[in-house]
Amino acid sequence: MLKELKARYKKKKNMKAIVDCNSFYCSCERVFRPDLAEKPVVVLSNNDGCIISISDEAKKLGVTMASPYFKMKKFIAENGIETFSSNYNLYGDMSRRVMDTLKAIIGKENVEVYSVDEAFLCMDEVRPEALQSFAKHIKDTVEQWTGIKVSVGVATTKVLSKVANRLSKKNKIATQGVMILNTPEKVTDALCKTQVSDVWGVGRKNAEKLIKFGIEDAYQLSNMNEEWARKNLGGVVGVRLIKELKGTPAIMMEDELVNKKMIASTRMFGSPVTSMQDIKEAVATYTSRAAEKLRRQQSAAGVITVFVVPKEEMLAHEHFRHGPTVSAHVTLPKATSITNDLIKPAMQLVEQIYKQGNLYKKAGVILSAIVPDATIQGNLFASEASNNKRMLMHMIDNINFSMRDDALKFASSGTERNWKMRQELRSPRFTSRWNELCEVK
DNA sequence: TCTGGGGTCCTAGGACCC
DNA sequence: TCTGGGGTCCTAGGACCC
Repeated sequence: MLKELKARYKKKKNMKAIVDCNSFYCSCERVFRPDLAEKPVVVLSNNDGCIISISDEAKKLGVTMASPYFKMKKFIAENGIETFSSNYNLYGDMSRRVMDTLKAIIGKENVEVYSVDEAFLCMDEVRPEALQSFAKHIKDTVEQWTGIKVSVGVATTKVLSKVANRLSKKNKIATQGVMILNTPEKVTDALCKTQVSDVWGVGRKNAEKLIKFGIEDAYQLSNMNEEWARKNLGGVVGVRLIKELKGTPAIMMEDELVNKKMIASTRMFGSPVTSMQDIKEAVATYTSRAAEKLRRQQSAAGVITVFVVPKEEMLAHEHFRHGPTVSAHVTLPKATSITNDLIKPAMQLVEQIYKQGNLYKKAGVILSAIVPDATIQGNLFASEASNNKRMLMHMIDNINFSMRDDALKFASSGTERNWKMRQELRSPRFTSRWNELCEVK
């Protein structure tokens, strides 16, 4: 058994890396505010609702992830923590720079962008003895080219590379932000230092369950067999997880740019909304945004769902939960990506679910049953009008892309925007707006 | 007063068919 | 009067991720 394991590590092919940006949103803010380099920083979610990115310094002060801002406001002020509303234009742009850097280093085909601040790399071409220095090279280059600090974890499977990454982050000085698990001993050691709740793929529910079984760290979990996992850990999902922990790849590298199967646009309102008109405006705006995403991947949607969430009273001691969602959907006669053809049914759905007298705190649109857009080439048999509509859509997308802030809107989106979210502490969009460029004095 | 906004995958169970 | 068993497809909802 051990021999087998050793042999596998000796071959050392199939190594994967995860590159993960440190406190990504905070780091983005700091790139343009060097004065904040060593200072505690946090970034808030949309609507300034809760804290979603925390610098190490703020972490040390005791700020925790996902805590509601209104509860932390006083503490933040008292401790001089710098606070930003989220600025997704900036983060999206910085993300692209980081990913482009990775692609330049190791080749586009070896990069799987996993989220805005993470990418898996296929390390097959890297010689085993060079893994450490190569990983360090990646880290240093990204930092030099973009100003964003990253951590790198390398192992035979995605789950193990996440384990490595997490430990390198926790111990930045000793590891220099890089950890390679290339021997059975190193893997065992890393697993012993990882609690089950910190394993990628184990959420709150399963962590509680595992602890009841007496399984507390990742090493114990890795020793469970697959049949046990099938029964007790969510079927095939659990089986994959155990395999990965044992060092057998079960979650493969994926090709980039898989089209979305569902596209949503939803927001909390800045303050609760009662009028149907306001909800319609919001839903029309979300529909436009979702349709843009749809066209960007050259798809059309066959089903549109609209939902609203009424505001509900909650007792002070209650654990936060979302209220009951009220939704309705309709199957369109023909899949479409034309904003107008989506807004019309969306408005009817709003009328279906809206109740006079209710206070609403959130609404959203979900497009599903997504198929490739058959009319994308300009259909010879389609009416001229529908081809013209497509041209119009292209123009709107292009103008909005260059000017941003939805320079062109559909009339139904309204101009008052009583429902618009709060965003009081946003930093300038340094990299995507000419009039907000960094000023050098 | 005030708790984000996306996504994915899987399973169970109902409807339907032969 | 009797009312099986197996397959497929779809949907809602759960769990998880960042």
